[in-house]
This record gives sequence, C-alpha cells and structure tokens, in this order.
Amino acid sequence: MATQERLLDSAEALFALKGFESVSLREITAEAEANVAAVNYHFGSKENLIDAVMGRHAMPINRERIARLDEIFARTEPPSMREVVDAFLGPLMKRILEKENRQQLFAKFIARMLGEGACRLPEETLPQFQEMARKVVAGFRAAAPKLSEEQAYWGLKFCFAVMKDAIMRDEAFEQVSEGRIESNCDWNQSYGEVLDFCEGGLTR
Amino acid sequence: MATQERLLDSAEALFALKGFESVSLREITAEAEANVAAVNYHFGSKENLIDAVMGRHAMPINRERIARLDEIFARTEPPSMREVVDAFLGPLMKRILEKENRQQLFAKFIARMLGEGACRLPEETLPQFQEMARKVVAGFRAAAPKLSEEQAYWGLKFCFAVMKDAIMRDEAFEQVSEGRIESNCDWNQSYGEVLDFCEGGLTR
DNA sequence: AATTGATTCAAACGTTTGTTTGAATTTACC
DNA sequence: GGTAAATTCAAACAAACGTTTGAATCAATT
Repeated sequence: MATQERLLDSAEALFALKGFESVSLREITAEAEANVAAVNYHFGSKENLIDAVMGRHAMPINRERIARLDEIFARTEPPSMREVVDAFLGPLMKRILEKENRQQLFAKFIARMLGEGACRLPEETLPQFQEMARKVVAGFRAAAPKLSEEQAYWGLKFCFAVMKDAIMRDEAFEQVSEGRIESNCDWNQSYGEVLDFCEGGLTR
Repeated sequence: MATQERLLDSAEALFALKGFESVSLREITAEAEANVAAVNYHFGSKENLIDAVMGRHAMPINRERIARLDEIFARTEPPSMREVVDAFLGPLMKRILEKENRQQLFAKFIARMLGEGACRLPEETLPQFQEMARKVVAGFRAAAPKLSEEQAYWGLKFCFAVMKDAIMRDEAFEQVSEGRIESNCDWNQSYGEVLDFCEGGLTR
C-alpha cells in the first residue's frame, strides 16, 4: 500500500482513539511504518493531515445522505420522521456496523473531531454539507409540518449530538450507570435507541 | 485572592475555551499572574489541577439536582417529563444563565471535558453521581412508565449529550446551517430547544 | 528582633513536539 | 542501462512542554 494511504489510515485510527492533540507524528509514522518526515513530505503539516483524513470520507457520506433524501422526496406519500432521521444518520452509522475496522475508527474519528469543537470542514465540502442540511431540514418539516425552520435546524444539530454520544465510549458514564449501559456492546441496539430518541425529539 | 483560587479560575476558563491538551501551564500561570512552579507547588501536577477544577463544582451541582428530584417525588401527583429533565439539566444550565462569567466558563469546561472522553470523575464524587442518576432514571420512568430501565439510562445519556451540544460553540455547524443557528446567542431559547427535544425523545 | 514555616521566584531540567535538511535510495522513463 | 524525478531516511532543528530545584521573600509566632 502507498505511504500516503498508510499514513491516513494510521492517523485516522490514532486520532479516533486518543484525540487530535494527544497523538504525535511519531506515533502515526511508527504505526504506518514510515519515516517521521513522511507526513511533512506528503501532506505539508500535521494540520493538513487531519484535513485529509476528514476529506477522504466526508463527501461520500454526504452523497449517500442526499441520495436517500432525494429518494424519499421522489415518492408521493409524505415521509415518516424516522426514515428522515435514518437518512441523515444512517450513512455514517452504516460504516460503523460494517465489519471493516478502519471504517469503524473513522466514525469515531468524526465523532471526536466534531466533539472537540476543533472541526474545520474542508472548504470544498461546505456547499455539499449545506445542501445536505437543507434537505434534512426539509425532510423534518415534511414529516412534522409544525416544526419551524429554526427548530428543524436545532433538531439536526441535536440528532447528530445524540449519535455522536452513542458512538463515543464514555467510561465515566459506564461508572455512573453502574454497568447498566455498556457502550459499544451492541451497535444495532445503540442505533435503535438513537433513532427512538431523535424521532421522539423531533415529533414531540 | 489566593493563588490557588486564581489558578483554578484561569485553568477553568482556558480549558473551557481551548480544551485540556491545548492549554499549557505557562498560559494558565500567566493569566493567573503566578509563577510557572505554582501549579506544581499547590496541586502537584497538571492532571491534579484539572481534577481540582472538576471537583470544585461537581458536588454542589449534583446536590441541587438531587434536592429538586426529591422535591418532585415528595409530591403526590406523578411528575411531568419536562420537570424531571429540567431537574437534571437545570442546575448546570442555571450556572450558564447567571451573569457571572466564571460560572459560564465552568459550564463550557464541563461540557468540553465530558465531550473529549477524557473525563475522569473525581473518585469521591462517584457515589453521588450514581445516586443522582438513579433518581433521574426513576423520575423518567415515573413520568413515562413504559420506559425500561435501560432505555431510561440511554435517555439520561442523550439528554446530557444534547445539552452539551447546545452549550458548545460549533463553528462548523454555524456554517452548515448558513447562519440560521447562531450558537450562544440566546441561552434561554437554546435551553428551551433542549428541553423540547429531550422531553419528546423520552416521551415518544 | 529573631526564628520558623509557607510561599514565590528565576532558572534550568530532560523530554517531546512539529518541522527541516541533505544525502541516500527507489521508481519511472527514454 | 543510464538519467531524472520522486521518495525515503537518519539526523538534527528550534521551540514548547511539564516538572524540579534552591535560593529569595513573605507571614506569623515567640
């Protein structure tokens, strides 16, 4: 495999596990079996590397979201709230449910990056994100007409927050719940809880 | 003001703004107008300092949560879901709504720390957290009897995630929403959206 | 005023960070 | 097979990190 790809894979995995600031270039290049200088040669800087990891998956995921929403709108009957929420969250969640470990790590990477508030969307992806968000909001309002546009945008934000939280391992919460919730145990069940909560939150 | 307190205040503010890993002891001590060695003298290490910031507020907030829940249970009529959610989220949110800037920063600090998955609860606070969680879950189930215990714990987790997300500034989302949601603009309104979403998510 | 303990301070500690260098090596093309 | 570009590599860079040191300063007690 090419060095560039190995670097992206290792960075993705390590960032997912430990966060952006906590991972050094030397850890990354060691895991990728590359030289320390390889990152700066191929990407220019550590910041560019993280952007590259983002950009590698963001657009395919958004494309899938948009396709599913367009499918929903193409129908004659009005959408259900649950299927709109699933069209938004499903494409990312799907990648966690897949066997391939690398993708799972990317989902956690995404959740972590967005969670740290340090997420700078790669510039070329912004219009796509905006288009996707507009369609999700339209879907929400088609399924629940009494939602205002503003409420729908809040709902978009909250849906993502809930899924992010379900994805991230949270040791503190496992302690607080006295073992009743074991994170990352059954992904399908977790995702079911996410959908239930978000559907309810948007329907009211 | 004593040096210890100034260090705690500065650390709280800087961690809230930039995260744990991104803030150096030199930044903290500079803002607190103290010597670099002061942190290690008064707290032993940077890790102990962050624990101290946590511990300074966690217990009072939990005490307030528990008191409000006990009040609810003392009544004869069954609780509404909204007031249970508010008993859980309100005590932290209240500190954001207050004028005093230091408290606001602590709320963001809490949200960030829990968000980074790097939250180690100070050991002596764990039983209190567990008691609080048990009572919140009991409240959820009193307001919506068809919720299972496990669902209620998921709901607890999700409610906090939603509030956390509403607290944190998210520049990326502001771009994606094309300015329709300006974070941290009207806290009362934001909190209203949080309550609406969580109430719906738990009621279904 | 002298003494003791607590606190502050400038300076340096040894690591680790992201990045750069310039020579060695591999790869691709004529 | 030789040439030129692309890539890898060990080594070193300056800067920043958390932490430690030991003397200086402050506060309180006798």
